[in-house]
Amino acid sequence: MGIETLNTEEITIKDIAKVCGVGVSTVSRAINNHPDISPKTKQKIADAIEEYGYIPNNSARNLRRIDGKCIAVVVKGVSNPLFADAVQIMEEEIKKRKYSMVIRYVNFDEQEVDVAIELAKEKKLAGVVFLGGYFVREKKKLQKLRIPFVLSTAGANVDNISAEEYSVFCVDDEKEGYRMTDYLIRLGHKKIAVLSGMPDDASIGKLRLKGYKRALKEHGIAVDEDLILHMKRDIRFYSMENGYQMTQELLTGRKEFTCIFAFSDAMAIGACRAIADAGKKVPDDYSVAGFDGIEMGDYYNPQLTTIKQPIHEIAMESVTMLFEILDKKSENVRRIFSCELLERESTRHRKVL
Amino acid sequence: MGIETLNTEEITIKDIAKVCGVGVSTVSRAINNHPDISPKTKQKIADAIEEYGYIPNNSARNLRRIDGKCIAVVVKGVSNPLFADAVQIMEEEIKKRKYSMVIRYVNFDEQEVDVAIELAKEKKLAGVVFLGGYFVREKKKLQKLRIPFVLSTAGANVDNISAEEYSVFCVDDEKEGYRMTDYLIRLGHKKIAVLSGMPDDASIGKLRLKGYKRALKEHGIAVDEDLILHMKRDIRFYSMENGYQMTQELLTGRKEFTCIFAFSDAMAIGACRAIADAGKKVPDDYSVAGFDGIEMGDYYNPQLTTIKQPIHEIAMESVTMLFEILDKKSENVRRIFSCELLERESTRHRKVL
DNA sequence: ATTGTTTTCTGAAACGTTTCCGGTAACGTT
DNA sequence: AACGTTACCGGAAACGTTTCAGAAAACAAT
Repeated sequence: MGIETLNTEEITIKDIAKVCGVGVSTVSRAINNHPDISPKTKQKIADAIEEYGYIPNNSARNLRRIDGKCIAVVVKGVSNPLFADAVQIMEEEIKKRKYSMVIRYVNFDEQEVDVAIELAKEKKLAGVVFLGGYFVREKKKLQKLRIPFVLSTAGANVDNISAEEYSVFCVDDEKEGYRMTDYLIRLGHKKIAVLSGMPDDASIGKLRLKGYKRALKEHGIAVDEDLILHMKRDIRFYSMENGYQMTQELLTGRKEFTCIFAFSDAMAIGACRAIADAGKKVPDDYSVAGFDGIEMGDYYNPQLTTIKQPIHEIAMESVTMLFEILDKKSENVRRIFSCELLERESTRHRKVL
Repeated sequence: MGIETLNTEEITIKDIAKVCGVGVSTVSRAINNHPDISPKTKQKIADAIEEYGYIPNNSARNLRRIDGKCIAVVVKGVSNPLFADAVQIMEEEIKKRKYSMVIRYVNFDEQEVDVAIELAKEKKLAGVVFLGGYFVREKKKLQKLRIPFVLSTAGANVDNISAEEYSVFCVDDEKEGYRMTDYLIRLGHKKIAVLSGMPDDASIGKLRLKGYKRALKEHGIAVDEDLILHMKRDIRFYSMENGYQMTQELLTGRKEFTCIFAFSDAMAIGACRAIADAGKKVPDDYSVAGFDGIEMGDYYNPQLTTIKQPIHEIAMESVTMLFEILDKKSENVRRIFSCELLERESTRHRKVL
């Protein structure tokens, strides 16, 4: 059915134009929902596109377009299950708006902003979502990134990320760190070890730690720096493996502790494994608490006590807001999401001696 | 240092050419390691590129290039931890060869081949890796995909994927299904429930099931179809949730069983959770075995007995071979990788009544 | 009929590369 | 000195699309 005289290898916008008896620019306008077009021709073009299975070449589009319809998601930390969820949601939202998404994972020692700048050069991006990055002393670089961006699950109260300068979507890490520590103390724990971030962590890890210390202080418990472990640089950060190693150190050390507060669920799981390998039990011998609220926490044995971040909402809001900024419908905003403390099996009242 | 008279917004190949006093095509040749160029000018150009931080625009390259230096990875099944590992390795290998990678996840009800074809239209791909797909009755479509491709972790013995027609990298699912079942039987289990694939599964699930049945038969155990569960369509397949649901059905049903063989580690973990929620214990009350050998299996409580797929090698080989095919250095090959049965805590000898 | 206004469309110029084809320079050989 | 060969290089044409400036058509108002 229809005109079958097209035997070209790949069918282009020109073919569609020819078939419809219109100019190439008309087809373009039809595709991109530009105003200056009659419903009739628009329909005709739509039909032809359907019939011939035409798909616009993305490279050509992005090359010419004034605003590349592509947004980049730069994720700090590969294979973080929390982010995996977020990325998925973002992808859906981005696709829904007919944008394409490019994702890049960066290690702890890479500068996410640099990565974004490079990406912008080679791709022509409309905007960037930074997921889980650290943005201390990055102001200048962020300015070099001329396109709109949002900071998602970035530390909320870090010195340099202030006020309405940027769009930030995250939880109050200090408060949540406090909340969990307070909970653990109320369970009777006094010697609470912490599996925290990088030694020179300047973002979420630092904030959660601040909350931890505040809680101890408020309860009149001295902070013991020996109980604050920092993760190893050479291992994937916030990973099970990292948690495992730190916990092993803890267990073989001479410092007493009854409880571990890990700054990610993955590390908490690593901790549980290390404890089990040492012939001990969670929560009988040690209580273990995590942070994030990943799906695995539900399934793990014991079920993980944790701070559940509303990652779905954070992801959703982040891209929604990015698009509003792109549409000039909105200014920068900062939204702090509150978390939920899930009391589950991995923590319990401290055993009385 | 250097000529600082370039105040253009974005610096292009023309700028580099101008700065170096050479033609644009010379710069292009220098970048792409084409032969006709003297070491001296090549160096000069390299220096200029370095100095000005020039990054070629990818859209323009892909538009013009005869062979798009991009390979697509089409993954059947989102958020499968096994594939996450594989994807990461592939990305490294692809980047190492100066190619870019585009990844697309497809659901069970989407045709991965169609997705690849569409992708090829909009991107100009050099090749495709299909990860974990099903390729029954897809011969014709695969031919429409004019570019080279490899099938990674696709069912090895499926009827239609025969001989040297395609490049296939996978494990022998029938054999491994047999191996695990045989092991479980030797532990004394006779009533082994199976958490298998989709009802109309035509690939790995079907093959593993075949191995399962063969093992039973060889041991003189009758196959009980009621113990063969198929996963739900409306839930992410091979997921913890799916395993959980199936196990719940099993537990609330009236069929007796002493052991569960799940066709993925994730489903096995779901099974463990369901058993725990029912107040039972693994492996005391039920043995549970998985398939895949994901990292989580090491950390889970109990540690999962499973069939460990050499996913790193599979991923590595898959892209290595794809590149060899691209370079015309190699014909299609089929490599079957053998797995390792990890005997761990989630299985044990059947309790005597 | 003329003019103005709005709607719809078109041709051509970009976008930044790669690739083709041919040209010049350098060198060796007679 | 003339020629052939090789090694480098440059100009310009693509690639397939969007965008821009303005043309044509359609309609309305005088």
